[in-house]
Amino acid sequence: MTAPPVRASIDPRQSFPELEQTVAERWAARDVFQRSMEQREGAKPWVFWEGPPTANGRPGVHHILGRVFKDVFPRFQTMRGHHVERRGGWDCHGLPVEIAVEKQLGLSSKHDIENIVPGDVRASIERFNAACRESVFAYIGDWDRLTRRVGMWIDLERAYRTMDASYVSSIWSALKTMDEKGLLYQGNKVVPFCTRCGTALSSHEVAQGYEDIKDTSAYVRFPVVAEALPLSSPLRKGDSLVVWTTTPWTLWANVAAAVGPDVEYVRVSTPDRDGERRVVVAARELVEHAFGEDAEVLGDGFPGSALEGTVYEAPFVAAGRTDAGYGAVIAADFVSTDSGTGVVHLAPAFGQDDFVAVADAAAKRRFPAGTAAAKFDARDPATLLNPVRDDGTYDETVTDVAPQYADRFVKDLDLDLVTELADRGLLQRKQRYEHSYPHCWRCGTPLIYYARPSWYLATETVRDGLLAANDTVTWHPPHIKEGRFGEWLRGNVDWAISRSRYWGTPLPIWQSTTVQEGEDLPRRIVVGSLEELAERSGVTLEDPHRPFVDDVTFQEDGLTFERIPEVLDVWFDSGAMPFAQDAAPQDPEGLEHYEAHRIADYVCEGLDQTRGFFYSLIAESVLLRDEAPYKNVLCLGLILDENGQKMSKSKGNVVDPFEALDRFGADALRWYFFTSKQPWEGYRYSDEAVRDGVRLFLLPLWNTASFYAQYAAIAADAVPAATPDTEAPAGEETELDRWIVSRMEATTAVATEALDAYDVTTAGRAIGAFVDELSNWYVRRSRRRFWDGDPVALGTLREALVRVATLLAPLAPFVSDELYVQLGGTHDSVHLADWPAVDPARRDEALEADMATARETVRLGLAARAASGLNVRQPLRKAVVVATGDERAAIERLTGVITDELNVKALEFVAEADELGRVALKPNLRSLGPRFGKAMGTVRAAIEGLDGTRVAAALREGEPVVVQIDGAEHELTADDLLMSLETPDGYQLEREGQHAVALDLEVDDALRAEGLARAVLRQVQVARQDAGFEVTDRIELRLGGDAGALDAVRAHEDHLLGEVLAASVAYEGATGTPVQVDGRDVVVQVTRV
RNA sequence: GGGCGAUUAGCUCAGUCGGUUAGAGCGCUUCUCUGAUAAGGAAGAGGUCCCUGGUUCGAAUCCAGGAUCGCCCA
Repeated sequence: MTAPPVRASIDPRQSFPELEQTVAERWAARDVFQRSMEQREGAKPWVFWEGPPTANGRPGVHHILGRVFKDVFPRFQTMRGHHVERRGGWDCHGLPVEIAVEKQLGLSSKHDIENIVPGDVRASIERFNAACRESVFAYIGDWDRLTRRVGMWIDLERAYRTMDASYVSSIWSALKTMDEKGLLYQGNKVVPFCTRCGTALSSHEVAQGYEDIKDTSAYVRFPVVAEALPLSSPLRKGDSLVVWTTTPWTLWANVAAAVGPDVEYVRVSTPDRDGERRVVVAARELVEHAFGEDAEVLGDGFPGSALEGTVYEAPFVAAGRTDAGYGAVIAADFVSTDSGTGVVHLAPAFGQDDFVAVADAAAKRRFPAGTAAAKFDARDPATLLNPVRDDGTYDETVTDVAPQYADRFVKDLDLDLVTELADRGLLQRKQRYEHSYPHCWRCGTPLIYYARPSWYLATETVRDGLLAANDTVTWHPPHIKEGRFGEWLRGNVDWAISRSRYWGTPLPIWQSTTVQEGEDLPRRIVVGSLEELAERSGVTLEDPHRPFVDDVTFQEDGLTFERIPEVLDVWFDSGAMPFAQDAAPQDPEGLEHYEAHRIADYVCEGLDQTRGFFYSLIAESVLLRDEAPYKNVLCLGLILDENGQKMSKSKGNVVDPFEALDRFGADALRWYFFTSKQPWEGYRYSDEAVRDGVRLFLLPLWNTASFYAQYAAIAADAVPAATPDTEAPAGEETELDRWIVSRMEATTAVATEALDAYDVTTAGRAIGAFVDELSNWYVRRSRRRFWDGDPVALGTLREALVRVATLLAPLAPFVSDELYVQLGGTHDSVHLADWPAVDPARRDEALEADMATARETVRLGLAARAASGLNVRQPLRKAVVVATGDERAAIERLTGVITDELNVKALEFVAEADELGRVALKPNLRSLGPRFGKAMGTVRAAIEGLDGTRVAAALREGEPVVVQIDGAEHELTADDLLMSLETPDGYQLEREGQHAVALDLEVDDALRAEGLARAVLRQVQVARQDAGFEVTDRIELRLGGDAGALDAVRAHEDHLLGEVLAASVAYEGATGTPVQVDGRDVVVQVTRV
């Protein structure tokens, strides 16, 4: 038998934040992170990708969540034997950075930015981007500190940066490949646009600028062109369509009207503003809403589809419009009958729905020839009717015919336009309309939706590929796959990748300045790398950003090529990280590495990244190579404060992550995030919840180890020898030893399976439950063996603690490592150890079940104790246990555990419950339900009418039990019945279901004396502790006071002396303050010898 | 307006295949044990399982509709 190797004491009052500091220093000194990867060199890679955070803002508690979930599985998989590279990364570009710099420099528009150096756009952009470059890493110090402090192991020195030239070059290569596949094109996109700032706004910016305003809305008549009506048309000469619009200024761009194909329409005779009756067309269910009760429906209704192809006269016709102002009707599913007239005015330049509907109808050739809409091509900006300049005023195509509208913001012209419509007899009604409308969050100007030329990736054409790729991905939680993400992919539209901004990856598209003869459009060249650009132009760029890249031009085929001004959507940057972090394909070594690691086993980000990182990864992967980029994706939810409020500076409820870390330690926060709930559900963060984790898990674990170290050190005067982590202690094992070992193996199995399935919550909870069993049952019930230095108990406890440390290593890397090292683990760090294999031979599920029964028996016994008023210190002669079959066997097997815990001399069994009370019968619905179905009610009554005690006896004798149900006889087995005890009169017992425990409450003189002696013993122990003695100190004892108490002690003197490590006891001469022992005064005096 | 998710004790959360008296931890009250623990044990109080309808012998669980909250999108 080898003694456990620990001599050092484990400080029971450990500060975890301080401990973590020590552990971190040890990791650095022993180079543990590097070695943990190096020792797996050549093993199967397990690929993790860091979705790059932006370091231009201060990290918050929610970033701890991300950091630790990105850390736990790589640590686990490393222990499992995989080679897990972990490379950090930083997102450098994009609007968040630009906005921070705008604030810092006091700028509020693109105009401002381009005039930092007045009149010199190029120099201004240079200054602006230089400021962005500096701002990108404003908080990188905090980020690095946070990352290390929470124990996230990731290579920050080699972190990729999306603004590096090599990264940009990789992106260029990807775009070139996509262009070669015909997936890159220029088109239009309707965006929320601020005409004052001259910029499009992101949805996030739009969301913060909604205000309630009152607009003038108008019901406008579109007279149909009678000559063009098909014979089958339900319409007549003189009829008009009526549309309702809240933006009359967009009528100048009207090219079509939409109706619902399945909506019922009617012709209506109704007076207009001037009282003249007009025949108009509207959806039947909106007639009263739109025209009031005077409206008279003419004839039968007809479906919207019957109106398709109807040609009408648009109300305003801009100069140069080749169609003479004819619009046409299409059917579209988005037309609703919630408001308006059921006929919707379409201006593709000013509405995304309009744009898509018209583009779609045009592509399907559903517009009559000669209408403007018929020529519309989403990919050709020249075919779009847009008479508004980007400063928000009408251009000359309007002002040539209507000079009164010049130089005014179009949105301010609504009233003038409505007046003109009225003058021309086209206004059916007007109406003030109050609604929520977006404004620029910077300057307050109402936004307009506005078509802008934009570059696209044709992701819609690879939609099937995206869905097929998604099909191979395992999502956590699973509903994301078909739900949020699947829906997003199914509704996928082409990815608009260009931004008219400054600080971003420049789009590598060079266009010819002139159009070659015989061609419609300028030529374009997509440049695939910085090297290629150097070859074409002779210019080698050190910094690929604007404005330097804008300077580069080159000549080819007699044409001059200049770069387009736009930069790339930052999300493309992040989606390019699988290859761009390796500088692939241009760097041969990087390319090789990328090829071997091109599919991630695991990525983990916030739930909001379904439209961000998760999407950009899969889109680029499918566009480039038609495969899924990742196998497992874990989504994280939001962190709210303890009241469920979003954390925000204005509310003052933001939790400082460093403060929380300093107070509780990283492992405490990690434990909270891992075990309190599934991470995608979101958290209500509270200090209290984190503190509970420390109090109920970390401290009990730590103190169990401390307890072990204390007694192991005492026992180590025997033979210290290193025990391998996995070697079971030899010698006489008790049932408790075998039980805790079995539980240990079971816990290992659960943790392994859960972590393999990316479920750290289940793993953590299982480990937590095991520590509770270890501390509150195994140790509690084995204390005497530890006091005695039992090597088997010590060895078993050590093995269990080492196992806990190992299982806990990925979750709580600091505490687990400190425990492991203190317990004398065989490696320099638990993080260099292998994940433990489950040993099925050491599982004993029957024993686990038996122990559960025994604990239940104890629970009932203790309840009986409490009810009886006799405290546990008073020994009792016996406990009478009611149990049968397996339960009885279990209790007999573990009698010692139960008698010790209940402090009774013996357990006695009554053979059957009916000897202690009457048996009540209930039907077992689970077995009878399927058998009797609807007759269950009768069956229940029949069973409850039986004499339970006799039935129990009959079943015991193997006799059949028969019930009469509707005249038929049915035989019941023991499984069909649930038997429980009813408390008999004059008996005190605790029962639950089929168990019961009764205590023999008779206390004779001997038992009373023993109880008294124990009470004195307890006071001696208190005196020892008060005197500050070590648990190994020997003492001399003097007792005085109550004679009865002293007599009781004399009767149990040997026992007492052994328990309190007293060499001798004297019953006189004791000095000191008397203490109360069961109502008697006793004087206790202890002296160290 | 659309999609997705959530709703169980004062709080944080479990709840398996539809099954019997819906559980745990924290907190609270009372009692208790203690050679490790900030711990442990016992009892008590605390529930419209969001609501309504349906399916079923039986619904926290399945279905439909609705409410509230959150996220994403429009």
